[in-house]
Amino acid sequence: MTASQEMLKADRATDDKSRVRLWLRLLRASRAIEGELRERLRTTYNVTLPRFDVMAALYREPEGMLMSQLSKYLMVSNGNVTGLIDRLTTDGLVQRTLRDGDRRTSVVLLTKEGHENFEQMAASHREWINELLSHFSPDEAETLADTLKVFASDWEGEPR
Amino acid sequence: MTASQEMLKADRATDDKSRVRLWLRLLRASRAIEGELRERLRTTYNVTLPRFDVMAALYREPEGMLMSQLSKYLMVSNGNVTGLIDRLTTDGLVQRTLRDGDRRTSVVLLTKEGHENFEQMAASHREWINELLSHFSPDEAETLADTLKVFASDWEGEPR
DNA sequence: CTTAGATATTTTATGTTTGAAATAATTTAA
DNA sequence: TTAAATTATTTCAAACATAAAATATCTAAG
Repeated sequence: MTASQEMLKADRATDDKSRVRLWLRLLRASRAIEGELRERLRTTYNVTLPRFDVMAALYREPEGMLMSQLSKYLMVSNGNVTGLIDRLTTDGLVQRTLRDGDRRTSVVLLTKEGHENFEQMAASHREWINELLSHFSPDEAETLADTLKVFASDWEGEPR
Repeated sequence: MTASQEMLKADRATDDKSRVRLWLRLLRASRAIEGELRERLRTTYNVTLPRFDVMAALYREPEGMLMSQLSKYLMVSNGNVTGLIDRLTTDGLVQRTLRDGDRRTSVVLLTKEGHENFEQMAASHREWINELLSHFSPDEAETLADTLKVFASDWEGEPR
């Protein structure tokens, strides 16, 4: 075996460990935070995390979003979105409208109630995140966020 | 308002944005990776991600784990573990044993089939992670993993 | 115009997940 | 020892999630 081959093998081995470790840490961190936010949303506002996520997405888009846009943005399946929107509609927080001449699509947007409802929850949500991520200084947070940006640019669009 | 009060307010506002942004990036990154791993496990080995996670946990503990240990380690609810272990048991990949004098507990461990089965999947899994995280050099990965360590030490044990 | 293909959404079947309540077994304290 | 509290797990109902198939609509080639 040549020196460069040994080098390659050693590098690969190092990669293996450090990247796998990174992934496990990333997963643990996000599960821990997600679990805590889920719990607080439930006890404080009696809302589930997926519902909050949908409302957050719609809040950013006053014109509304297509089902397929929601699905891609939230990275969940199409059928999943249908069920979530059904339930949110039943509860009067969201509504489907037909706006284009395209009868295949339905534009989803927050109702007035949903809008007001969300603004309250969003304020708490923001505070909780600051609390839960208080280990990171603003600078650290900024740097870390930039580091994780690669995923957004890289795969975000890829179909599932 | 005093200068220091203004300062505080400005700092808080910065925190707000950077930490929330960090959380959203963290969440997107882990969802993207998780989704890709889920897909590959399904198409390649016809196994779901939660099942893989359970088997990975058990693989690390040849002596087996209690249901409650699994629940805490994987950060999922108790009832969830019961269902997963039920199905894995049906498929012959996992078995429950009664080992202590405590008849409340059941020690879960991989069967021989489950063990062999997992080793194959784990190798692919490791490769996939290296591919998906190839944007990070080993050093970057190491550093990032250390940065995210705080969560492990901080909350990991907290009850849900 | 008609139909083949593409697109958007819903439906279906199965599996995962949660939180709460129920069950069962152990431990502690009176 | 016995009752109360604690611990470990399971059961349950509802919500969430996925992938694949079905439905409905639109677009475009001929």
